[in-house]
Amino acid sequence: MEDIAAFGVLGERLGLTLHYADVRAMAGLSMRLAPFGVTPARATAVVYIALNPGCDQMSLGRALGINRASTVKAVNELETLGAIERRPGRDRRANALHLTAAGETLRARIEQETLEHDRAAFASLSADEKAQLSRLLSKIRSDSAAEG
Amino acid sequence: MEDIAAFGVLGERLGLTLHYADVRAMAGLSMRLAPFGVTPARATAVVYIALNPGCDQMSLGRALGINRASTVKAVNELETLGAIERRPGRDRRANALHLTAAGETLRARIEQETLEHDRAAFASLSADEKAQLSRLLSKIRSDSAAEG
DNA sequence: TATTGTTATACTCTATAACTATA
DNA sequence: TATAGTTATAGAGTATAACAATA
Repeated sequence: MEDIAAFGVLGERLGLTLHYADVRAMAGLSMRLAPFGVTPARATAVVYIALNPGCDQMSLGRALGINRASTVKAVNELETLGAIERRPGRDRRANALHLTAAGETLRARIEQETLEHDRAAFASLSADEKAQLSRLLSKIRSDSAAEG
Repeated sequence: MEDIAAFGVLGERLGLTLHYADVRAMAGLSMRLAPFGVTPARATAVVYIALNPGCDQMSLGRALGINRASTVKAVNELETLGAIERRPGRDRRANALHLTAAGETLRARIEQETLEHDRAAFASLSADEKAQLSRLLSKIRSDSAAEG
């Protein structure tokens, strides 16, 4: 990727700056997680299930911002990987998602890699700057939901 | 997408906050650009070609951070859309990319929509905060290139 | 009727590998 | 040998639509 200045007027837009920062960060995280057989999207699912054991696929999908069909695919992949399992849910329609023992190990690695990645990716920022960035990003996030 | 707090330890990571802020912003921009037949990625290509008339596909791909094959696909799509054309380049291997008249009109709309989107998406930030965010994001960007 | 999950299908964006032509 | 572009193929991630089972 060339310098953002290559995009002239667009380069002055926060949106493009935000996007390219994210693309780079995600590429770095992808590489870190690859040895464990998961992408950042799947890793996030693992963490969600770990924190919400027994959750159904609808709530996982809602958390990830994806629909039912995409959630099925994500769950299938993690099941094939041996990280999670579908157990009988609160009624006969729903599955209860749980981590397996291997999934627990995976989660620990995911959290470690994610932490290390965060440290490396944002190493150029001071603690104050990180706090500022976090605050500013959260402010955007809570708003853009209202956007049409 | 649920609150980022749903991801526990991960929710404290800047990377996830950054990513979700970007996902939301890009979704909003996608919707704005859809009526014009372009995605944010294609729109960025249009702007690059407008600023670098006669550029070849390699330099466009470098600017977008994608490889040769993906660049061919992007250029094909924009050509089919009637926004750009391939002309003979600096030697018989290279194409010179140029906007058509329709492409110029498209570019004007892209810049307008992108500007409006930026205003809407970052409306909750003051001018000072926007400047801060831009500075912080640029700081990350210039570093994460060195990341493995 | 509404909800949960599934399947089939398709679309976007990306990549790798093998190829042509030109330099 | 190296560069520019192309094509074929594949993979990740998403979506819509139609369906079954259950509530």
